[in-house]
Amino acid sequence: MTSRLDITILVTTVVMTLKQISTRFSIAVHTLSLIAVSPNDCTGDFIAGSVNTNPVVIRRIMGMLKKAGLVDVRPGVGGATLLKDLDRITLLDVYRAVNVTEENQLFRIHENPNINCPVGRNIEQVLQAELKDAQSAMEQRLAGTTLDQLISKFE
Amino acid sequence: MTSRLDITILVTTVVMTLKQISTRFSIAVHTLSLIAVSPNDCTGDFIAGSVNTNPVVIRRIMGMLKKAGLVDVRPGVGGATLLKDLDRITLLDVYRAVNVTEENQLFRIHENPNINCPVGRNIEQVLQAELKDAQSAMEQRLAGTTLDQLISKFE
DNA sequence: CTAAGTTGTAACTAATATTGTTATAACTAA
DNA sequence: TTAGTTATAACAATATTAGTTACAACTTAG
Repeated sequence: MTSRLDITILVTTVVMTLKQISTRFSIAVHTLSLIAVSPNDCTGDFIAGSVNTNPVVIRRIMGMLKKAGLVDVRPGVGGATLLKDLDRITLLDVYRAVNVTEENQLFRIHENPNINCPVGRNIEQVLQAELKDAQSAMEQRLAGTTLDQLISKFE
Repeated sequence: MTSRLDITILVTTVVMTLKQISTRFSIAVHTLSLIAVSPNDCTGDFIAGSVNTNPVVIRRIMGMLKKAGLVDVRPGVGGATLLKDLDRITLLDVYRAVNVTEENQLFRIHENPNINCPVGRNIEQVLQAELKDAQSAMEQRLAGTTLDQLISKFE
């Protein structure tokens, strides 16, 4: 006669990470702060050395800041200058400069719900309004801080 | 004698799209609303039909809502029930249930800046505080709406 | 007890975003 | 003319999302 007991214990840990807002934003803030603090010789290489990344990453972000009218970058000679006063540049300005999204929508809503269902028929419009407000609350907080204020907190 | 004129016009359009917050969130809101409105026969297939997606997508999200203590899902028999009253479930509860991130940080900040630079030395701490506030403003807005309020806006 | 329907979940794919990298053309001033 | 720089294309590695198929485990009706 044989007797047998099998016990299997399986522990599975699933780590999911939400895609967060790109470091482009924080790098852009870093870059603008550096241009403000060290107006001379702010080349892509110099900034990359402070941010600790590749110069091309900086130049890509500089291109966005340039397109947003925040900086002037001089090809050839190098270096960048701010086109607006520090107390006229808010974190929201920078956020918008580097987060090029269609419609600037932070939240996505699933598409084509079933309109034969009372929930499917209404969810998009009702939820859209709520999420717009939530995004707006975040952005208004960003708009409340200027680079001037930010830099004044450096030690 | 040859005369030659070359004109090249190159127009490049670069469309960048920021990764937005996953549709998991809106699908989860949809799902919970549906369970509230149609408490009977709310199986994964039924919900998927209303959301217009694959049932596995729904079951994955249901698993997260279950883990967050918002719903009870019965294996085998099927169907889900809400574990909290509609006026006690906020959009923030749902958001947190499906956006499993380390530290729940919406914003990322670039790592290892150069500490020999006054900007690199300070940027992380100073910016972190600002972004935390901005994220908090968004979340508090989400916390201000319950599923009860949301559903009452359906026509 | 069996059959039908369901949940739970693994595994895979396609599409897309991010970040870093190399390479090269074009530009500017000494 | 030369050295240093910006602008940008191209590519790789990595990661997330959303959809899909497949299958084991579960529950209840009959």
